[in-house]
Parts: sequence; structure tokens; C-alpha cells
Amino acid sequence: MVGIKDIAKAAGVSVSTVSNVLNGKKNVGEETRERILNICKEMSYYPNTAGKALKSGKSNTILFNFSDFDRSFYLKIINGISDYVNDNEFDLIICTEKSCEKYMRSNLTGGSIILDKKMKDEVLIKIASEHYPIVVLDRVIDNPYIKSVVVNNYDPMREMIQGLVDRGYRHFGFVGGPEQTADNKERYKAFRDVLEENNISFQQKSYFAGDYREKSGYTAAKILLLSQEIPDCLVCANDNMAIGAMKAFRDNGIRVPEDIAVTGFDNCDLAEAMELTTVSIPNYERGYIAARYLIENIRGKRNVEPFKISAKIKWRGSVAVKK
Amino acid sequence: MVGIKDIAKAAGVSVSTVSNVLNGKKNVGEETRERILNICKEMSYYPNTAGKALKSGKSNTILFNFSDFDRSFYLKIINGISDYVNDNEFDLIICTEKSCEKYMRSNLTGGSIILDKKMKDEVLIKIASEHYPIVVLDRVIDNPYIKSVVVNNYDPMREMIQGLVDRGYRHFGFVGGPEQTADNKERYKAFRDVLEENNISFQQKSYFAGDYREKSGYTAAKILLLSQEIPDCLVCANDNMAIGAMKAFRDNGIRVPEDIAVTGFDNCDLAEAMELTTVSIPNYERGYIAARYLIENIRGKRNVEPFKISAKIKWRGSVAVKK
DNA sequence: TTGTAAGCGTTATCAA
DNA sequence: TTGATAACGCTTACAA
Repeated sequence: MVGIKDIAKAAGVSVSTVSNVLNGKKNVGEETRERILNICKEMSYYPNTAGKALKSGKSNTILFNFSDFDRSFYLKIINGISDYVNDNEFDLIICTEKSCEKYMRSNLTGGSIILDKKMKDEVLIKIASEHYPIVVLDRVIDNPYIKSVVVNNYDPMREMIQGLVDRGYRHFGFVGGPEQTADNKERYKAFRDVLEENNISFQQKSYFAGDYREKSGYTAAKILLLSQEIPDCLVCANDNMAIGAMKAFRDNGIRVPEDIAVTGFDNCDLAEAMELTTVSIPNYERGYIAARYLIENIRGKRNVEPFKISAKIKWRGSVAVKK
Repeated sequence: MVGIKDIAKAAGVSVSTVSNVLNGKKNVGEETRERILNICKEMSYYPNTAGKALKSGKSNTILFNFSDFDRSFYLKIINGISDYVNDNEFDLIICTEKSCEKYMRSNLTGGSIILDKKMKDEVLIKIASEHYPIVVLDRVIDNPYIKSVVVNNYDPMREMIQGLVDRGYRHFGFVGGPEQTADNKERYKAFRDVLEENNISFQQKSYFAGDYREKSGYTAAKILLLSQEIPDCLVCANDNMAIGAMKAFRDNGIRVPEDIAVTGFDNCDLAEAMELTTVSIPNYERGYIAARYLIENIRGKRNVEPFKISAKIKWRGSVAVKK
């Protein structure tokens, strides 16, 4: 591996001069600088990240953490992060929960964007309290080094449920996500609030606990079909489960929306193709904004007010106007 | 940041003893080992990756590189890589082309899996020749440190085209991907070969150059619709473009497959929902296998024979039997 | 079984 | 404008 020493030797100067050139210090003669840069190119020199990180304790790399490979919209979040990071001369590395803490704790990264729920609040708070900037997605943590970027789930969910009521739906089923997650709670609360405001009753037996995966939606729908009377609308806490439910209905000869309407949340790629009514989350923007706040925080512009992103309803064929 | 020194001080031993414990060396007393491990936990010590990499020159981290955020099946490749890597006590980091060379050249990573075509062959060969193990996906590079894992495009494409001919199709259009990529070349060659074998003529005006993105398929189909006579089957070099084409047809009142059949390649999530006939690539397995070869190569079991993965045809509603 | 000390590639301080 | 040198956190001979 060619290092700074090799360059120094080839150029007939000291390592510190090479280092100064590479870091854009102005205390180097023009002629020397040129010569050194040329030699670096010729010998295809790349600064060793490990040595750099070790000595300087700083890093222009940020870390993004996620672990769920089923949700293709995560790629859009990454896309947004990547674009902002590139525009700001930072590097981006991505890792799963398994190695996340390791990379946060070594000084290879200057900050992290955390999506995976498996990274526990307490761990993040501990790391953040050592002045390590963190942005968390989809949850709120109260700490002077942690910024939260969350989607406003409540308002669009309210609006969608009210829209369903306005279209004549009265008997609802609900397929929930992992119960402890903040977004699932918000979505469910909005659902219950609107029903209550409209004096529509909801029984616990119409609630199905899922895990945000397609399979759990499929299962929920199958169970639903076993009951005496099926609701006229099945509200799902995300798209994957809604799609699973739609497949179960299709496999059992139940028509959507004639026999039962279905709604989701996320607006994933499949939602459009399957004509699923859902709430569209601006994922690219989410990633972009998260990266922006993180890099601003790394640069010392402390800002940890939770940021709420708004989402929009997409009315599609999986819901009709009930006669 | 708590380092090995702090642990040593707290335990009343030397740093080397701590290091030996952390690296599982057996030259440490049982009592000492226990005590040190406890202190590490209490003080939530994490070894500094930079220091470690710098000194040892080795790394149990591998790098995966990709840059195209439109293709959601990439997540499945990552999933396969991630699973194999976790099972083998390695770490995985992912980065885009922008910072890829940097992470390959510092000794933070022990090897790389390269997907992005923007990483040039010459660059990879140069890095590999410094004994850095590399696995490339979707291309073949002849170098003793580079393993190629490629999909067999030719055979299933042949089979699919022959299947179309057998179903009565005679007038074909073709939407190609980026012309220099090996997989596009193979797919197109299989297409032409089968037509020739069946004495079916193909004119250059029926070839449309795309870029594997949905939009280019949409555009190709729009252009196609301007011509005098449209073919009875449009073969696309990947699913995204096929889906774009299907949308263009739908938007213009052209029925699939009654007016024109469409085929793709990849079997992405949307393909199933849209009833697109396509070739299914086992992406999870691709990632898993790539990771396996990479880690074996890192461990010294040199093996650089190109590996071909086979793919299967999925006949779906976008193709009918022509009367 | 444990400790001492050198050195990995880099940056930063200070002297020349 | 340049160079010598210490230090970052860790591993590894080798000495005790």
C-alpha cells in the first residue's frame, strides 16, 4: 500500500509537507504543491482512512443504519441521504444493527442516522451524551445531541378515516403494526379518534396485530374471513400488510372495493400498481432532511427540535363511494 | 471515549493483557480474563476500529458497493450478503461509488463486493493486484484476485424467446439496456439468435436503446406507438423498462397482451403485481454466494473461477397464446 | 501469566 | 516554506 511516506520519499520532501498539501494548508510553495499532487496521482495514492481517523479524531463520514430488507422505500431514504452527503463533501456508509454501535463508537464516523428500531433508545442516548451527533427517524428521543425526524402520521390518518366515513363506510377492521412503535400508535389513535367523533363503534375483535410485513396482513385477512360478518373497510397500518390482505381477499374471491375496501400507509411502489389507497410519505426528502440536520449538527449548529414531515393521501381504486 | 488504556488502569493490568483478553488469546489467567471482561462491559468499552485496522492491517469488515436506488431488488442482494456475513463473524458496510475506492484502499475493509458499473475494471484490477480480494457482480474480470458472480442471462432469455415464438408471436420489438453492459449484451444476443434460428427477421428500427430505468421504457413505448405497424410482442431487457412500457400502453388504450405482449427480466416485486412475464433472478442467493466467495478468498482459499447463477422464467398474464 | 515497547499512517506542534 | 517528532488506540514480539 502506498502511503504518505512513499510520496514524501518520491518527492524528496518530508511527510509533513505532503500532509499539508493534501489538507489544503497554504504554508506550502506553489511549485512543491504541484509536484506533490502529481506524484500522488501517478502513484495512485489514497490517504489511509484509519490513520487519519485515529490521529485527527474527526471524520467526514456519516453512518446510516437500517436492517429491514423488505421495505423497498428505504432505498429512497438512502437516495436522499446520499445526495445531500455528496453535495457536502461527506462520505456515507451504511450498516445493519449488528455492527452499528461499533462504527458509532470508533471515530470513523462523525454522526449517525438511525432507522432500525433494534437500536435501543438507552444505547443511543449513551453514545450521544459523549457528544456524538445522532438523527433518529420515526421516533422521538429527548437529548441535546439527538435530533428526531418523524412523519406526521396522525393528521393524514385522521383525514383518511374521515374521508372513508364520508364515503359511507361504517364497519371497520384494523390491522396494526408492532405495538410499541410510535408510528403505529399514532396511526391507530387517529383511527380510533375519528371513529369516536363519528359515533362509530369499534370492537376489539376487529383489531388484528401484525408486524408490518406482508405475510401478517395476509394472515389477518384470512382470520377476518372466518368471522360471521366482515367489515366493509379494512384499515391497515402500512402498505405491506394492506397488500397481503388484498392478496388474501383475491385468493378467496372477495372483491376489493366492492365487498371490502382496503387502505394502507407508505405509498410503496406496489401500492400504485395495486390501486391501493394510502398515505404517501416523502421518503427521498426524509433522507435528505435527516442528512442535512445531521451534518449541520456535526458542524456545530446545534438543533434538536423534533422535525415533523407531512404526508399526503392518495385515493385510489381500493376504496369506492359506498352506496 | 473509553479506550484500552482506561480498561487497563481500572483493572490494574497492562494494556497488552487487556488486548490479549479481547482477542481471545489463551495466555491470560482465568480470573484476570473474567475481571477484565466485566470491566469492559461496565465501562461500555468498544474497541476503536481505526486503531485496530491501522495496527493489524487486517479487518473483518467487507464492503458492498452499489449506487442505483431505483432497483429495489438490490435490497435482496444486500439481505443475502448480510446474512452470510453475520453468520461468519464479519461486519458489512455499504457505500456508493463516490467513496468506494477510499474504503477499499484504507485497511478498514478486508475485501469488497462490487455491483456499481461506475467502478471501472482498470481500477478494480489495480486494487486487486495489491492482494485485495474482490467479488464483482454482473461482469467478468480476469484477475487472480477477482471473482465474478454472474447471472446466466443467455439460456433463460433463449428459452423465453423460443416460448414466445411457440405461442405464435412473430413481430418483435426490443428495448435494450445500457449497451456496454455484459448482461444487456447477452440478453440481446439470445433474442437475436433465437429469432434467426426461427427465420424471423428483425429490423434495427424495432430496437430501442434504454437505460434500465422505467422512464426509458415508457419513452420507447411512446415512440413505438408512433410507427406504422406495432409489433405483437415487446421484449425488454429488464423489468423496470417493461413496466414503463406497460404504463405507456395503458395510458394510450393499448391492451396487454391482446394488442401487444410484453416481457421483462429480473422479476422485481412490481412484476408479479403487474402480471409481467419475466425471468426471475435469485437475488438473495446471489448476495449470499458473493459474500461466501469473498470471505473464503479473504481467508486464503483462492477461487476465482467465474460463477454462473441460473435464472427461471415466470410466465404471466402479459403474454398470451396468439391465435 | 503478565508487562514493556515499538510501530501501523496520519496530523499537529514547534523549530529550523 | 519546510522538516523532525510526538501522539492517536491498538497489536505483537519479546522480556520479565
